[in-house]
Amino acid sequence: MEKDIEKSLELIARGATEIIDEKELRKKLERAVSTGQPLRVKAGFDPTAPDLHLGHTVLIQKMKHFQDLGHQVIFLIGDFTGLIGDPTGKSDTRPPLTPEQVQENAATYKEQIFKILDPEKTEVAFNSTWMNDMRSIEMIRLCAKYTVARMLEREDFKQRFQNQKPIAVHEFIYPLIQGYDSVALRADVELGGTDQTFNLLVGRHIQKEYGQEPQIVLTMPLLEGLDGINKMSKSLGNYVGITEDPFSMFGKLMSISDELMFRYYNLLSSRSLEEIDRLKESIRAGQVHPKEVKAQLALELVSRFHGEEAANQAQARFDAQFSRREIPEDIPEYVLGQEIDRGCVFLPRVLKEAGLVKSTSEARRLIKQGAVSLDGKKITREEVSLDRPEVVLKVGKRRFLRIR
RNA sequence: GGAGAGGUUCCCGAGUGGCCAAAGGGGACAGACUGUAAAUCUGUUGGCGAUGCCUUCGGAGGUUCGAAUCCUCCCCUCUCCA
Repeated sequence: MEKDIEKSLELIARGATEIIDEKELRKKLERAVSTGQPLRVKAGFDPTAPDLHLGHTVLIQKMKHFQDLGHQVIFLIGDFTGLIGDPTGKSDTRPPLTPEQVQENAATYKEQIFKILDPEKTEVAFNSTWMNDMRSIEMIRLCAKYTVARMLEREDFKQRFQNQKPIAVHEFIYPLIQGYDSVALRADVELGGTDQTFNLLVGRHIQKEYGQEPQIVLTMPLLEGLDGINKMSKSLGNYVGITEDPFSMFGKLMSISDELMFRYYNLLSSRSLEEIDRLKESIRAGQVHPKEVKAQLALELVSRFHGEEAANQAQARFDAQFSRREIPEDIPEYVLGQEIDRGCVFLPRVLKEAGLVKSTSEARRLIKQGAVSLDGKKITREEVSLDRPEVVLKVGKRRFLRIR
């Protein structure tokens, strides 16, 4: 376990939005060092969305920090609470998952998080383990430990109440169970996104009610998506999935703005803060091109999920395709039909048939815009001669086709 | 159960008889530029072998020479009242 408390605190605080309460955290850390008993660090995940993207890894990365410091991290899958549906934001009632689905999702989760966390040092828990056995009387006792007024402090509830929108009674139970999970797991620290602050604080209260020392609440910011404006989310399409292939992962990371890149550095990179500052400084001084720094970030993250070799390959291909405008090797092939007169081919049709464009109209527009080239030569007419055994078509920078 | 508002192209949103394949914005795509799938600027954004034709404004009918726009019925969403 890391003995240097200051060092621990610094790493823990990195990127965090809020730590409640820092003094208590220090005390807990000191005790952990003196007793040799690691802190129990909990983070809960919804069992319905096992498809993780970089946004989720901000939290997992923070778990990793604790793990690196020698503490015990607990990956909690909220399979019981998943049946309720956290009212935060979304109002959709979630369809109940079958135990098989939960198991399946859990397996997917593990596969993904263990690219970051050490499986040997990670405890995976399901809250159905204790919640399924809870009796009604215990449930009611749990409910008795919090008041309606305090529940209504939560922004989401407050607004709905003020706007006279419905709040179902069971929605109050969600934070209580989440809090009880901390009791069941004897959590010292609970991690969550900033949108989880209320629920995490309820955990502190509930723990006290059950005679436990309250957990430290640590919230992490929600990561901006590739657009740099909205939160990273699958539905907005501005995300990088952690199971994506190395090349597209690399490319997507290269497409973030130079400004956003340091946000990503701060929240996702394993580099030290000093190192990141140095990078910033050398860009400002004009010693390094921003592209280079961005490529290093992309390399680091792609390596994390796919290994170094794959990352290097992705970069090589990226440079070839976009910097040097070369034609990649593994491009789709399309075989022309026998009946087609290769001396005079109507190109828009070929592009459509081959799936490179959605319609011949789109193809014609692209040709007009000068986006289509044949063996490196820009095409200006719709009729074209393909009189060679093999030609390569390029549409824009990213679409290629080998025609035989 | 009663009263009202609304459903337009990928999304938001304008359009209340012909000038409407439908403003504007967002997104996406493309071009220029670039050691970036950065930034910026410009253009494109229903389909069709195409100066025209076909299909689209919640659905089905109708009025009209002509309908996103008017009428009838239906479906869906939201708000207020009970």
